[in-house]
Amino acid sequence: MAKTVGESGRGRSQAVHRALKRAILDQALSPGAKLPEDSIGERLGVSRTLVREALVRLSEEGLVDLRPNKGATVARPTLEEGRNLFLTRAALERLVVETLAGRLTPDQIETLSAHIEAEDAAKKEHATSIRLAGEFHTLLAQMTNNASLIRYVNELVARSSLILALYGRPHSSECAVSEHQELLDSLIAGNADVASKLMTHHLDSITTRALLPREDDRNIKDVLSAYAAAEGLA
Amino acid sequence: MAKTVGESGRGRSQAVHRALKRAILDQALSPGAKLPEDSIGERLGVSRTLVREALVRLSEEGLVDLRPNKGATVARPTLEEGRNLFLTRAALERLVVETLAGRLTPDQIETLSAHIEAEDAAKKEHATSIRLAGEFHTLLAQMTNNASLIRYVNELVARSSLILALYGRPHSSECAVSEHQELLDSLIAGNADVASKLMTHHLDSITTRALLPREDDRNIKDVLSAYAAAEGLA
DNA sequence: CGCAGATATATTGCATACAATAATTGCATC
DNA sequence: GATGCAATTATTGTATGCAATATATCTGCG
Repeated sequence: MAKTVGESGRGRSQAVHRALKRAILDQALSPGAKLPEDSIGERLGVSRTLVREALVRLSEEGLVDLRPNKGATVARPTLEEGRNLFLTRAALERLVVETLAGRLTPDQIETLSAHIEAEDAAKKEHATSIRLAGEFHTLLAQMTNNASLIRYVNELVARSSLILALYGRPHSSECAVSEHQELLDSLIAGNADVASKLMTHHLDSITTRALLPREDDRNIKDVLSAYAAAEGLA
Repeated sequence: MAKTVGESGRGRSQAVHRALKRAILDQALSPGAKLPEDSIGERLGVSRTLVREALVRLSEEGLVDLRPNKGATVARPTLEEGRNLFLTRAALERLVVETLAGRLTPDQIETLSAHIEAEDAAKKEHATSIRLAGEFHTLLAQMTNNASLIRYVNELVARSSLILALYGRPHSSECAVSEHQELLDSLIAGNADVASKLMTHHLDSITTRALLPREDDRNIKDVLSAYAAAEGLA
C-alpha cells in the first residue's frame, strides 16, 4: 500500500483532468489563458500524452477551446453563449425539480437542508459561496438518478462558473440562498409546478442580476480606441 | 497536392472519430462490441495515438464505454438509461420548439418541408428512415442557434440510435412522419404551447411504441422462473 | 473430466522522439 | 522608425517503444 490509489479510473489521466478542471473553475486559470502541453506536463509530473488526453476531455466538456496547431486555451464563451447556456440549464433543471417534487427521501432532505445552511454560513466568502451555490444544483441533479441529466447539469453548472467569471458582477451573490430554500420547500411539498416555476425564475434572476456586459468584454481595439482618442492618437 | 486535405480540423484524429462514430451509428459496430486500439489503427492507417484520442472523445459523448486497462467497447445503455435519456431529450427539445415557434424563416420552413418529404419517400428503407428521422430533430436544434442546446440534442439523438438498436422493435417506424409534419405546422403557426406538447407526445410515443423490453433484456433467472413454475420446479 | 496455477500472448498505459506547423526574433531595406 | 523577409525558437501532431495489466493457453494434479 505504497500510495493512495484513490485515483481510480484511467489512472493519472483522470488526475490531470481533475487538476486542470479545478484550476479553471477556481479561476486560477482565467478564461482565455493559454494551456501549453509541456509546461503543464512538466508542472504536474506527467508526459504530454496525458495532458493532451485531459485537454481533449476538457474541450468536449466545453471548458477549453482547442484550435488545431494552435493549442488549447481556457474557454471564453461570449455573452450570448452565456445567456443561451442559462436557457439550456433552465430547461434541464426544470426536469430535475419536476422529477424530484414530492419524491425526496428524508435523507435527501437532510442533505439539502444542511447544504443550504452551509451556504448561509459561507455568505461572506465570495469564492466558497459561489462553489456551494453551484453544488446545490448538481446535488439536486444527482438525486434524480438520471445519468444523462446528471452529466449535462454538471457540465452546464461548471461552465456557468466561466460565464460568471467573465461577465458576473463582483458583488452579486449569484444564487440567493433564500431562493434555494424556497425551492427545497416546494419540492418537499410536492408541488412540481411551483418548483418548476421557482427554478425558472431562479436561473432567470441570475442572468438579469449577475450577467451584465463588462468593459473587458469588448476587444482590445475597442478598449484602446477610447484611450487613443483621449491622448489624441489614432 | 498529394492527397486531398479535405479533412481539416484536428487533422486525422477528427477523421478517425467520425469514422468510428458513423460505424457505430450505422450499427456496423453493435453495442458491446470491443474496440481494440491497434486493430482499428491498423485498419484506418493511423497509429494508436490517434485512435485513443478518438475513443476518448467518443466516450465523452457517451457512445463508447472506456474501462481502465480493459479497453473500449461500444456503449450498451440499459433500458432504464434509455428511458431517462428520452426524458432528457424531451426537456431539451421542448426548449427547441419553444424557441423556434413563430420564428422560422421561409428558408428554414422550406428546408424542413423538404426533409419531411424525403422522410416520406424513404419510408420503406428502414435504415435510411431511421437516420432521416434523427436528422429532423438535429435540424430543428440547429436552427435555434443555441450552441449548448445544439450539442446536447445532437449527442442525445446519436445515443438514441444506440437505444433503439438495442431495444427498438424491428418494424416500428420510430418517428411517424405525420408527427413531424404536425410539429412543423404548429411551429409555423407560432403556437409554442402546442408545439411543446406535440414534441413531448412525439418523444413519448417513441418510448412506448418502440421501446419495449425484449426477451433477451430480462435476465436469465426471470426468464427461467416462468418455465420452472410450468414444470413444477423451484 | 474439472480445475488451480503457471506460462505465454495480447492489449492497454505512458513516455519519448521526431516531423510539421506556428510564433518570434533579427536583420536588411526603404 | 516602420516594414517585409529570413532564420530561429517554441509548440503541436503523430508514430513508436517499453512497461504494466489483463486475457488466453497450457499444463499437472486431484
